Amino acid sequence: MSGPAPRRRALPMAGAGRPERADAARNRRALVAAARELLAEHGTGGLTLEAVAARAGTGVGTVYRRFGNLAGLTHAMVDSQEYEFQRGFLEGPPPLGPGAPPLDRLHAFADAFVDRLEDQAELLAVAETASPEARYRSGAYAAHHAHLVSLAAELRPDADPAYLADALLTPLEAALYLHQRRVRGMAEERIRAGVHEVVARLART
Amino acid sequence: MSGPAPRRRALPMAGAGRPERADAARNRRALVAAARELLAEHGTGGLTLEAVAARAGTGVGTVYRRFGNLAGLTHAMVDSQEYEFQRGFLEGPPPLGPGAPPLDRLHAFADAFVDRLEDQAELLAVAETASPEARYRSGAYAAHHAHLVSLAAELRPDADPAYLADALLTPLEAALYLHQRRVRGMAEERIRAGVHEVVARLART
DNA sequence: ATAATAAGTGGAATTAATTCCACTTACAAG
DNA sequence: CTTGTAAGTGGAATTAATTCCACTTATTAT
Repeated sequence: MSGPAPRRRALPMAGAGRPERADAARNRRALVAAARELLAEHGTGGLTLEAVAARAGTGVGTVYRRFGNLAGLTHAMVDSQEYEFQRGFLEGPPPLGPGAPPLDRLHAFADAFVDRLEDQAELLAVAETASPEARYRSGAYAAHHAHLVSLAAELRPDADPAYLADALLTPLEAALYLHQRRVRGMAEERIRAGVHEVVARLART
Repeated sequence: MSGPAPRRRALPMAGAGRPERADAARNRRALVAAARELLAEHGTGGLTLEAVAARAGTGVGTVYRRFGNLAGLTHAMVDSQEYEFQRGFLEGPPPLGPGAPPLDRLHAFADAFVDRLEDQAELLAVAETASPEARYRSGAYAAHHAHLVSLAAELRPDADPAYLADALLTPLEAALYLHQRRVRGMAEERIRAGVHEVVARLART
């Protein structure tokens, strides 16, 4: 039900199965590049799989073999940022990375997340809503959730860390961010303040 | 960009424009009934607009004139429950309706919401993810948000009530509920407890 | 080198959403 | 009643996602 080939997925499962064939890797890069160009030129509306395939000089079948579906392609498009983000909280410098007190790490996580939203909310929204379960089944969500579970367990061992992690992640949905920015007209800093407030209250010991 | 005809929308804007023509109203009912049957018989996968139209004995064009798109149809399918829910918090008996202290009303709202999710998460998930903005642009979300803004403003006049209302609503997403129930295997009562915990912490004075 | 084979490929076929529009009908005014 | 007309209708046409499969190719072992 997901991408069938072994790719350089974000951190979680790094060097799994045997490497991709050289032509396949080339096509993967060409497809992601084509998708980025189309997005830049025509917005999310211009991002059709046929157009992506045509621009990359492959058939649509190749898009599906590489990415499984539109959700897979959009995830690949945000993958390098996602990779950096995950490195940041898994092994980067504090306060985002290990070493700082858990509450500081939580706030740093929220800040970094809002930065990303401000930068790529549009694309993230496409990735998260490509199918009803796209967001929650993604490797990215799993990684963020696992990270927050571990911080939550340190801060509030009494509470339900799995639920708490979902509750912290959920207001960071890209579609909501877009709605707050564009429809409600909320400024980035107002949303950021709200996120910190939620973090502070949910994490308070 | 939304349904073009004047229907008995949930509470917000009750008896707007001139009434629907009799044949149109008949088709609306037939279509919603057909959609409910198809959902019951074949699950969300069997819910195609062509099948709905065929079962109701109309053309697909009629589905579009009546509901605008799949999101509109699914919203209509949950509309009677939504109507009751809105009556409940707008004018029903306390603690859900007016009369009880705001914090009690908030908890009652959360409880009623979880009841609904347990009952119709599948259909609500289809409605909420029919398009990337489906959830936040829906009249239902607007009504829930407005209600929570007013409670939040009473409880925490210092805070940002609009943000707070989003933060309270967001963990009640149907797709998340389904994920927690089915993938994480969380029991209904565990989720309910988590929701109350979030409400308590975000609303605490 | 060569052959065996697992991996990869392109594009036609299928399925569904959504748009369009020429035709029909309900219904209110005269 | 008749009639004007705004509203409604059905289905063909368009557009896109997704599946399928006969064919090609990179890689590995000999």
